[in-house]
Amino acid sequence: MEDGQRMYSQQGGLTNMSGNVLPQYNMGQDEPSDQRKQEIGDILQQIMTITDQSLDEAQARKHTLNCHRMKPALFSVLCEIKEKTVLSIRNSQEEEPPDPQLMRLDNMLIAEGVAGPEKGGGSSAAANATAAASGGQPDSAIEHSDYRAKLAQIRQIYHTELEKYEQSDGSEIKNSDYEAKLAQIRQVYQTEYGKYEQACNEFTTHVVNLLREQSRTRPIAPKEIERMVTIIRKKFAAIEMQLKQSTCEAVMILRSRFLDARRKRRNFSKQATELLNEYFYSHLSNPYPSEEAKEELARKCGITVSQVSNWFGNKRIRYKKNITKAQEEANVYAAKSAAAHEGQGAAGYNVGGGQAGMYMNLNGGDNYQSSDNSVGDNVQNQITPHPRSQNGSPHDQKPDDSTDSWCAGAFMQGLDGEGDNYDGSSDEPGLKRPKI
DNA sequence: TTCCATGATTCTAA
DNA sequence: TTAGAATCATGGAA
Repeated sequence: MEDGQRMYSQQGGLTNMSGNVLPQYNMGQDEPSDQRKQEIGDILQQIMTITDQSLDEAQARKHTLNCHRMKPALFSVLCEIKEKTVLSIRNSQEEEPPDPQLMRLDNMLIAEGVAGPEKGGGSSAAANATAAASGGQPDSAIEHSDYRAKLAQIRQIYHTELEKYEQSDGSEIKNSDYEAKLAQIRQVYQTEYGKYEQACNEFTTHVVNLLREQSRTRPIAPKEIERMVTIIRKKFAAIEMQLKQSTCEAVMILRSRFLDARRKRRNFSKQATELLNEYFYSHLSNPYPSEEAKEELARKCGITVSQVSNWFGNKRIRYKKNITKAQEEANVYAAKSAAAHEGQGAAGYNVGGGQAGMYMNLNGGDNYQSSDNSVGDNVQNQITPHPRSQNGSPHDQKPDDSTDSWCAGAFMQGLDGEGDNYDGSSDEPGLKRPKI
């Protein structure tokens, strides 16, 4: 106050809010105290009457004040005083490092593909968030009804989706579903984030303009406006944080459900298992379906190509491990196929729509009665490893009916006395070795 | 509740 | 990248 007092005393009187020239107020010690009290009382009295004045009168006095020759100097001093007192205290509180929580959320959203760098992470978002709503109302930004409604909407969407999956008895979430849901999250997030940024910018602009306007009638330094923008930005950061938290939560729930669904085993339908087994046993000497055959099987079975691959992988290894049981199963499928194609000669099951299966020509099909173990005897002792284990990488292998029999070369020869279906020259996709 | 069958996952080798 | 092998985890029958 010392500087301010000096200004007053040196310039000799100001126009008060009522337009009257105020008596020179001198803090000097040479005036009688009664006189000073009287002058102060006059000033206060005039200030108190301001509220009773009309707008026109106030406007007129505002204009008078703005034009007063001492105004710039007075405001400068007052701004300086504010800077040294209140603002310096705030300043120490504002220089904080970036919020680590917000950074983690940003990282996750970027990693999940919900928020790209172009959308701005925490830092850029904060920079863009030249602020918004609360404007001095403690934490009221979070209470902004529109944003709360939108955040609730995000939650609602995914709770609804979760209920759907639960009601569908845990049916699997396919990759396409996951991606679609993730895209939906991204869309909602980006929409809301855009609105958030817009609101921040609009509100900040509004506040800045307001402060600039007010700076004509009260001492507001540019630095103070900057600080106000920072404060507003912080208030809006709470909204940003909540939006990102909700989005992360939705992504985590979706991912969790997706992984659970993948992990959860579901038996294939009986029909699907039948189709796979038929293919397997009809291509027993080379049970490596091509990509085309896998796709065809997947389509027919209502499963994915990966599941077909898994199935054949498991089937091959388990066939070898328990050849006796597998052989019995082979007999069953052979008998089925024989019955299905009775009177048509050799016509094994073939998903790829190509050549006939191998076991139809053996002894006229008589050997495939379940009581007949002749086939089993053939199978049991003639398992050969996959050519890769004999000759190196399967990448170099070509199907070979005599030396490249997958598991039971002699058995297959016996089954398919007229030549096999596994000739590398075959054009049938289902009979080729899998693409390596 | 136990046991087996089976789909899925992971690791290694080629 | 694929197959083999081992293993995990779950469904379903007994």
